[in-house]
Amino acid sequence: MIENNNVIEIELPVEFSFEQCLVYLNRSQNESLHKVKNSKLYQLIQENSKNYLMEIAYEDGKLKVFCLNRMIHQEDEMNIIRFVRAMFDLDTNIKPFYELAKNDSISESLVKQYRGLRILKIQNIFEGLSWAIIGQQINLRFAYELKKRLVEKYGEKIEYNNEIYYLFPKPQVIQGLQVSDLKSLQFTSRKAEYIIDIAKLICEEEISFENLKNEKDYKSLKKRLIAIRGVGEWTADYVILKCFYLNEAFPIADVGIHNALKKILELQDKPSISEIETMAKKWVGWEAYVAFYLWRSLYD
DNA sequence: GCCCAGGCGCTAC
DNA sequence: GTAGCGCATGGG
Repeated sequence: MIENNNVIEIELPVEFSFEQCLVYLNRSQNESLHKVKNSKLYQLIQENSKNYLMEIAYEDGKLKVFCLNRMIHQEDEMNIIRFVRAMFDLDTNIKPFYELAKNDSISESLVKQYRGLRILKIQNIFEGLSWAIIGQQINLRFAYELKKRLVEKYGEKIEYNNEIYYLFPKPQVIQGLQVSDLKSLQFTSRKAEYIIDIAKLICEEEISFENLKNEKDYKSLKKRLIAIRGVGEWTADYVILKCFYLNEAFPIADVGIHNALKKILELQDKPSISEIETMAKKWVGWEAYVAFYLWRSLYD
């Protein structure tokens, strides 16, 4: 049976490499929210309470999005297109970034190696904040393990071809948990408190993604995020980078960034914060992209 | 046992 | 505004 209306084609900008994006998306074998197989991305998304298992492939210069588990409802088609475009940050013109990189050896070499890589976005403020908090001060391997335990225990799921695909847990579910529930997954009590509290704030509409998106200014958005308990400088910048479209966000305290710079510059030790501040003067307006490309450089 | 990992909150100055 | 400290937990 041919189901033409179950395929969506998405036009791409010139500065786009699906391959580079897949390398990043496939960096952990413990990723619980998507799978990469045979150069295709598989991810469950939800629109209007309907779960769509998407297969995203690169074909003939376009992204082809197939829905595997059901027909795409007409009312959801535009939202799915929006979702995919936002996920791959397709609506950001990164030419100015590449122009700027011509005047700086660090970003120049990053752009040369990873041209077409886009910031892979998280379009869910609860997931973004939770993931950042999970990742505070622990190695990434364990962070993925913790996320997986949370997702598998509290996330919605569907089964398709003997594999299970999950959605990130909803704040409505997490807000009702006790700290001990997450401690049993080996969250620290502090992180359990932060995440449960944030779930409550979202349910009470004290935090709203739509509302935060209206903060056009990087500084005011960051200030609002830092007002949330458990969100410091690093987390605020990380979340702005991953969930919003303000490219001056730069989590300068990030250990991954430090290690990437050490590697690229062939340093004996990791660079200091003030040394990085000096480097970052060459990246004004595109710090988030430099950070993302630096993270990518750790996976060669 | 020790140091490190995609830090944060709190206090004291 | 910033320096210092406690916190928790797994990996290497």
